Amino acid sequence: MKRRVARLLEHGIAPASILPVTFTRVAAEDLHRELVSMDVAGADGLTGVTLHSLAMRMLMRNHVLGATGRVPRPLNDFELEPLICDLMGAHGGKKAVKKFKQAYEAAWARLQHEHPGYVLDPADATFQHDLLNWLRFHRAMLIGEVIPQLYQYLRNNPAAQERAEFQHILVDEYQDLNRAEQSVIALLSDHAQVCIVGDDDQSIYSFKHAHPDGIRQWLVANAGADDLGLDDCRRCPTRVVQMANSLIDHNQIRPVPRALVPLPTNGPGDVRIVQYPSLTNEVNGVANIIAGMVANGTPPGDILVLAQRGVIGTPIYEALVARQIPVRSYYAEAELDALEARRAFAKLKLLIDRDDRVALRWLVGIDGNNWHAAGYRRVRDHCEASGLTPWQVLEQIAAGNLSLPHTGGIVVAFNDLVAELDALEALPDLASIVDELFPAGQIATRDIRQLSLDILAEMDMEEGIDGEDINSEFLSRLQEAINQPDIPSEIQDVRIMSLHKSKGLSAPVTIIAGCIQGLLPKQPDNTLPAAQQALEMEEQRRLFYVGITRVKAAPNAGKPGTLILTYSQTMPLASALGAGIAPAQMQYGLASLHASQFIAELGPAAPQPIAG
DNA sequence: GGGAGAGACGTTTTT
DNA sequence: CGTCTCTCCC
Repeated sequence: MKRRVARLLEHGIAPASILPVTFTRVAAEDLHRELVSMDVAGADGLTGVTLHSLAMRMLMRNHVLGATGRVPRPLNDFELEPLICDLMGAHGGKKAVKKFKQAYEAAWARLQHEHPGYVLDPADATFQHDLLNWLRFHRAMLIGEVIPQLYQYLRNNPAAQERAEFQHILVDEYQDLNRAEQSVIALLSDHAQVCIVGDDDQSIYSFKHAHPDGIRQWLVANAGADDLGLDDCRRCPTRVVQMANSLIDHNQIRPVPRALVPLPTNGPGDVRIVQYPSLTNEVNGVANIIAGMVANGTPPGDILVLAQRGVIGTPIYEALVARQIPVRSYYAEAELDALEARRAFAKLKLLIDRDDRVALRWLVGIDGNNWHAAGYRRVRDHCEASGLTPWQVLEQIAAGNLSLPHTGGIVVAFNDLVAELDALEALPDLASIVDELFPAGQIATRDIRQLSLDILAEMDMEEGIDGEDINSEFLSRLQEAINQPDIPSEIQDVRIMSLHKSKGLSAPVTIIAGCIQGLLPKQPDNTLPAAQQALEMEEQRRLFYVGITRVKAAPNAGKPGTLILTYSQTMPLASALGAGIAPAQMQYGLASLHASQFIAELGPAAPQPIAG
């Protein structure tokens, strides 16, 4: 992709008419950095984007806003709670609402509406009606709606300028896109030449409704396209390539069975498989291995630790911190885990935009059981009848000019909120607001404070951001940093993350911890039909395949490429149950564990496991 | 309507 | 283990 973009730029194609789409922001930044480093004229004007950020940008345009009638204000995960409570009364409880919502997003991701004979179940239809009313009233959008909204806009407006904006579109990781995403690409490419890159054997996003068949269908729909196979594995040591080939060969349902071709000059690499008596031993063993490597001169940034659950990754992180090895953990959007962080973040949103109805809904509900759903229902009904905003209605109740039953708790919260917002408004600048909302030394807001300070510093360096824009620019950058955390590929720290997050990265030393049956592969969902379970198992195998092929051999630089797979015989039963790990046996608070079946499937090229 | 307490149930991965 | 649901009671 990088070379193709470089060639287009050299031929004088305008950077703005080239769209390189990548799956994650990491990959987008990687591409951008590499193009700049290649010193191609025009590379500066080129922005690699994720499909998601492109969609947000297009939906924000005035003429698009008018056409869709929807506000692209995505809901954070934590902001879904009051939505769920507001809908649970009419739709059979929280679990039912979550299921309905999941089905709604899945239908859009798969574009089920376009399938001939598709009929919407009446219960789903009423739910969708109520959901959309909630979202319209609160001027917001589900994250899962962002791409479908753009899809609808593009499909219904064949003359839209957006459909002819690009001359060249390049898409990475095509197998990880769902139908809606693939269709958006197709609609954007009316006047463009398209190049897609993907690998069936790395499709690991079925829970996001990825549509890997799209690659083969694309070749049929675009007859005459060049189809180039890339079978040489330039990254991995030869022994790892043999193991990966043996592993993936166990997948029966492969449309195009194919083997990676090892590059002999990469050398065999260094592969170890280690079993420990307990999770504690495994954690310490991994930490000691890393400490030994760092002491012998391996840069910490060369080491990548993959673990599919926080209960395994986090203790390794802490063990490394204790050994004073620079390390970063990339589990979930941790900045907003703590209630105090959510509260402060919601206040910031409301401070910057008093019309942010979602933030207001959240803040007035937070103290109540079920988010004061009953009282809020009355506030909203009154808004809809009178045409007033929620803020105005709450002001009237607070002033005693209006009385609605069951709104006592809401009004108490509203009065507190008004006082706090007034106090924040009186502060001289953003830096003091950040200081007040995320105070120094408060554990719950430590991460979001750091993120905010970094963004403030970054904005100070730039010119041309002034006046009223500062606040909203700050908020949108903070929001983006929380939603899509940076995972830089060049870094000074040991990186610890899930296997999904490791996609697109590579490292001279890769360690996969917790290779146990019941976690990797996870326990199949036995309520599903057998065929479905088989598909799940194959995806788990692809996940492990992605993991082991992160190892990078650079024998000339003294880095042979090291892969270490570890697992343990036992772990505390509570940790296992809490993390959804199905133990082989359980007794006296201890879960007995077995080695992942994938270890044996690595075949004869894999070394014998050793005891650690 | 909403609080307290008992029992059932699901647990992850990402934009 | 934490969250959700159900029941009982005010």
